[in-house]
Amino acid sequence: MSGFKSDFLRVLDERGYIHQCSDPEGLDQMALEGPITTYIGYDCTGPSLHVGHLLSIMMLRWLQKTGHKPITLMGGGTTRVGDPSGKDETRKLITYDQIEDNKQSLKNVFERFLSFGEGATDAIMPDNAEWLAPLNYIDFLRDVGKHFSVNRMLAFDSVKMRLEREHELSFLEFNYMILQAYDFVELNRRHGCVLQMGGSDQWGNIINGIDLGRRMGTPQLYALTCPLLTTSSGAKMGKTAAGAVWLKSDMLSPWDYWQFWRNTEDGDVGKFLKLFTDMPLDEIARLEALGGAEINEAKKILANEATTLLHGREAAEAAAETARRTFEEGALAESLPTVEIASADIEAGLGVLSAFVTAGLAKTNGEARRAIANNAFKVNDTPLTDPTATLTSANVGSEGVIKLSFGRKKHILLRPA
RNA sequence: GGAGGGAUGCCCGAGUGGUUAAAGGGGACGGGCUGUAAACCCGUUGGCUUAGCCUACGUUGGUUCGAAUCCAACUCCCUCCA
Repeated sequence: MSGFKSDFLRVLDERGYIHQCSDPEGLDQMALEGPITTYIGYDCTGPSLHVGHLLSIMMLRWLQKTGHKPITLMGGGTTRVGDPSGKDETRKLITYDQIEDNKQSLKNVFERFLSFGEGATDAIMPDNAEWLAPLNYIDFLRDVGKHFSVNRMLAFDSVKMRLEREHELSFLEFNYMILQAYDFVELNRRHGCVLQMGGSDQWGNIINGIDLGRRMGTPQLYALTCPLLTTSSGAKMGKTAAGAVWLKSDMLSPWDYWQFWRNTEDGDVGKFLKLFTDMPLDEIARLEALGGAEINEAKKILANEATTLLHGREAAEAAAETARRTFEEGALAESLPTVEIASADIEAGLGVLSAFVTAGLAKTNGEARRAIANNAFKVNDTPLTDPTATLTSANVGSEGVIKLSFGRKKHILLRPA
């Protein structure tokens, strides 16, 4: 599927964002003729987006860069129902207050990647609660519900999976796809939106929207999905030691975010550079061709570029410098994550077990003991073998900190204060 | 409404009275090898004041010297019949 004439689809295609498209030629033609308005919906189920969402945000970024208008739709309404796609079990209902908090918390991430405003190609961020919340049940059933065939809904993957596995699917969740379909129609009426993008798991939901649009008299609508990302070794993308790779700096520091990209598998470097940075393709091709240990240079560039997009150039450079000193020189970098402890504790002698627990490198004393047995802890780069040892002011180095390490990659500085 | 099957640690899944904090696998984490990679090999994977103690096999009671294992009631899930 190549030979696109519009900048938008050509870029998306070249960089590997396209998984499925409902009508590539038609959409290409439309993008060629003028700005198209496109939306992606985001759940408000959590307080932060994670790297899994990043792919779709990057699609909107390229959309805007190639002269079109992005809509980031906040699912303030649909989150009240819950999307059953790809889930075995009903998710716990979350309260309206939580949804509102989450929504507020998500907003600033989009502003890092897109330019919002009133202009023709400026991004906007509506909330589907605006039109879903005031709906009248009977009217909605008559206007929208009549267009849906239950027979057909039962055939959709999200529903079929639950039925086949004999897992519960509540009527509430069963309605999700109807609401999402209606969103598309409503966004077309309000903003002239003609394209919905999303992850490949959203294909069915998006197609439903297109069908509903046809029945309710919108112009032709389009669907475009990106692949679900896995690493070359097949693992789901976006997990680190600490859990999900969050896009909010108070949930995952720029340093950890940089490290996440730095630790990319060799086979993924080129793919990730294309998907998660703005770098020109010829430059990426050059980096991708690096062999052996040289590919580490490409990983650093990936980490720098990706971190710059989210947290800014300064944070990215700081992380790169910290990494250089820590891993390449084996020196103590003062910019490593730091945990403050009371000076009095150090003067009294702090047990190493609780020191590592305080630093967050172990969850419990037992876990700390096991780590010591596994040879995984270091104090000031010296392996720790005695679980009964204590840290005293003698361990505080000239920089005024004690360096605790778990494995080779996780380091925390303890600073008495 | 009737008959039967099931609920085990992060997940899957063995275990049907005692050496069971619970086989095996997956995942995760650590060590080795390396390039802060992959693959591979090894180890760890309930808590604590760790040669000991405490809590745990859907919930609550009971039998027993002793229960994940037996009994009763309850909750939830599934299958067949109505």
